Amino acid sequence: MTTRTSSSSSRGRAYGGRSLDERRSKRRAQFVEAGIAVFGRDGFRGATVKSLCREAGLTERYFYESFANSEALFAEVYKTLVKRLEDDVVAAIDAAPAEPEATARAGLHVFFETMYRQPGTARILLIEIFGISGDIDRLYRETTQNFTRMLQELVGSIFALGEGSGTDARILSTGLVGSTIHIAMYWTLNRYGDPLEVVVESSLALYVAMARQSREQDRA
Amino acid sequence: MTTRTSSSSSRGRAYGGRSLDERRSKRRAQFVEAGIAVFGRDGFRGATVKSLCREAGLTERYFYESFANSEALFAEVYKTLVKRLEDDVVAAIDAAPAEPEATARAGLHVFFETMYRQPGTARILLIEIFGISGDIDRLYRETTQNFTRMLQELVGSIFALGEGSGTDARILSTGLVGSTIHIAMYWTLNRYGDPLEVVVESSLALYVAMARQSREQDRA
DNA sequence: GGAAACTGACAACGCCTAATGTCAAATTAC
DNA sequence: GTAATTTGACATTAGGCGTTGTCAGTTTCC
Repeated sequence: MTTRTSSSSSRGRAYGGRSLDERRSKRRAQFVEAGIAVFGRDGFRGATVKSLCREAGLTERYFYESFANSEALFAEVYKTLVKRLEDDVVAAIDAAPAEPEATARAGLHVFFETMYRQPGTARILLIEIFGISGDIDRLYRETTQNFTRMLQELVGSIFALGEGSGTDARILSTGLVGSTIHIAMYWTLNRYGDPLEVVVESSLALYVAMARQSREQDRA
Repeated sequence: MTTRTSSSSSRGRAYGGRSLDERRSKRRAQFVEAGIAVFGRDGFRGATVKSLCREAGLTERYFYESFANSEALFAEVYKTLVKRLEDDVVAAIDAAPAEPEATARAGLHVFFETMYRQPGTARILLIEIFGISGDIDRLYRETTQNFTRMLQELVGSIFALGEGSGTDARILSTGLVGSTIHIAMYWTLNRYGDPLEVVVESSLALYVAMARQSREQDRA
């Protein structure tokens, strides 16, 4: 209480050539990567603080330095994976021909390819996210809403969803996103029993069908 | 080890006017109802064996008489709720006009109405089911597949899903079921912020769009 | 009426885990 | 070089939970 001076104190000095902030954020990042590995392998329930620390090569003290509990780490892991996926999808879309169907196909391709190549990511994004807590439920809801919004903007031409017969555009989009997520879940739980291309084309077909339907309704 | 005779022993005699099997299955049913209440309210993680017993008005001894652990009870609860929902949906479909769109609308209406009137059921069927264990994941997968198959049979005329451009009928159906489930999840997590009818019509629109698309493809 | 089975309340064991604390060794600043 | 900080391994505390066991009281069968 008495020995601490407010400014230029020895608090937060360098160590190992790195500043305090650098060390802290590096450890934090280590835990996030460890979380991706452990949650993806053992699930949220199967993970313990000790197992996360073992995977990260750090001790409990540093875990609690960065996270209040394992749920907080899970939220961070989830956000990280969503961000990476989003970036990849956007990159693929930008690289695709500027035509609605090709754009959607490119995005879906990257999405399903990621689920296929990184089963741990699939498990976290598609399965583990549910039933952890009300806060995590909220995180899922917000993330999905963002994703839905992003899709609406990026492939707006496909998504000219008419609000004809008592339907709601946001719910329609939610349904389309849900169909994709569910196909991915189904595919993951079935150990990727169908070829990637068939999965992509089938998922795409729903978007195309809905777009066509909307166009016709607009004309009427 | 020595006092038990194999036949006509006093094992399993009546009590309270009911046979052993009757008492057992009644207690088992009490636990299933308690599970519906507790899992629906507190989730799977929030439920303890003690809380389940308290809700059932029975003690742990009887819990373990019928179930190996709380996961086994959860599986039973899930199956029970799915069965009830299936029965209700089938009844509504049978009562609806024998026309594809009306049939689908009737089924969806009952489905969403159930999710609305029984939030606990919605939570168990849509959210809690995930990430409990590999066995439960398998149960979900099998249940969804059955439901998909049932839908294909019942509204076969809507589901004349063409296998044209590299798509797969089962994956398309999975996507449609997923869109419905996801809309329901979204609706549930958003505290039922949209009117029931709008939700039903929006969900239905995806089926109709896909059916129309398939018809056109068949013609070509 | 008495032995045997059944019931229900509760105790108790053992295990695991989260979270905090201790302490010696390593590293740095002055 | 020396005091202060940082690190990492480990101990410790405290509590919750699943599961099994105990036992007195109740009901049934003969």
